[in-house]
Amino acid sequence: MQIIFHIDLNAFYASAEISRNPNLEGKPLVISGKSKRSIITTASYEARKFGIHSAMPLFQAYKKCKNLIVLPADFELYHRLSNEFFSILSSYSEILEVASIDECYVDVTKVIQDKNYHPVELARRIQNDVYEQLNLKCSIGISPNKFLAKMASDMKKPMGITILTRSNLKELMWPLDIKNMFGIGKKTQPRLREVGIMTIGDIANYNNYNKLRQIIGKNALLLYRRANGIDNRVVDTKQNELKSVGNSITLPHDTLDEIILLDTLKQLARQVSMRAAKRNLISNSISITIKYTRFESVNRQTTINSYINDYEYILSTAKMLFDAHYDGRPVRLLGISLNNTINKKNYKEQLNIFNSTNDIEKDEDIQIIIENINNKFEKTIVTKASDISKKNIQKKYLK
DNA sequence: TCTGGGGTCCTAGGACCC
DNA sequence: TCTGGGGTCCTAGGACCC
Repeated sequence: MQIIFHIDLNAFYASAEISRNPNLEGKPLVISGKSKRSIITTASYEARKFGIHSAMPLFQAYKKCKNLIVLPADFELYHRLSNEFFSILSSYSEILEVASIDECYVDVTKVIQDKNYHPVELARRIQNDVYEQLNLKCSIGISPNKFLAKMASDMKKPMGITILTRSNLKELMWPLDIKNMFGIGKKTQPRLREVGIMTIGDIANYNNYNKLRQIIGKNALLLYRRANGIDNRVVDTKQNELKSVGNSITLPHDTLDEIILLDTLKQLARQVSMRAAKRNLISNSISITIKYTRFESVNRQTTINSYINDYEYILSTAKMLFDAHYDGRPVRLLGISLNNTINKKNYKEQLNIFNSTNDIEKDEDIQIIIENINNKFEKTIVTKASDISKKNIQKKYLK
């Protein structure tokens, strides 16, 4: 049988700040932007005592705690600590799958066999190592599969260790409310409650399966199996390459100002280009997001014939998409993403898949880049953009 | 004064090819 | 007379997670 750890850094961003500046220890602290529209990214445990939690608007948090300390996110620090965290863990087992900046799955089956550790003993060693080297606390879930490990690491925080297996999941997991089940979010919860599915045990109960199937569809089987402790996914080290790189900005005020919109696109293109280049990633698919209100947004995407990450190309493509699809209303948020990213070093392999006609198309792309540098690209874009608009209008009205 | 920003995965429909 | 079926790629939207 496999032994999987799910390891999660507790209140990571806030803890990282405390680790850097111990004077913050024991103080109500949040990581957040400082504009009227900002929301809390992470709250320290002290701040949580005031009822402050992540995703809460900053103005509400201030109401709950007058002397709240607000720090901006320092992603350089977090990424550095995150990398060190993963590197400590991989000294125990190379079979490590990064799930997010502050959590991962580790397959420790072999270490436990080889060193004859009890799983809890290994977990303690890892926790102590991370705490001594980084001054960060983590929680560990110990289970025979990824789903149970993930559920387990959530049960005791901070510095918790929880064993969750098919023999104790009835006591530990089934009584929990469905909101605690990984994979069931805000939209699905009320729909399940309506038909009387209130706990994870209810999801695991075969008598409810038809109701579950009606609400969730194809995914019902997956959730039913997981609620029963069955999950065959392996810890996959290949998952660790980023598949997209994007940035977005919520503007301080909704705006129609073309200069602000263009400047924002430029800023986003620069950020995306720099971040992709830093990670050596290139992409053949660029998308933009335009948000008009909190609830209304559109995404538009286009695939190009070469893999790139340069500022000029990203900006021109984003502008082309914007011009083609912007409907003239005040804009709340703009975003640019590179999708389908691959590492530059794998580009050659990718090229081998291309057939010969694509090489010609690639040349056309290079031509377009040159035109763009000569500032002729805007013209090309306008034509292309209006073509797209026409197509869309036709799609809309000819049906 | 009034809810962010970074991601992943899945589904469904249309276009296109054979 | 009257329009397949399977596979793949692309796009858009939605749900979810941290």
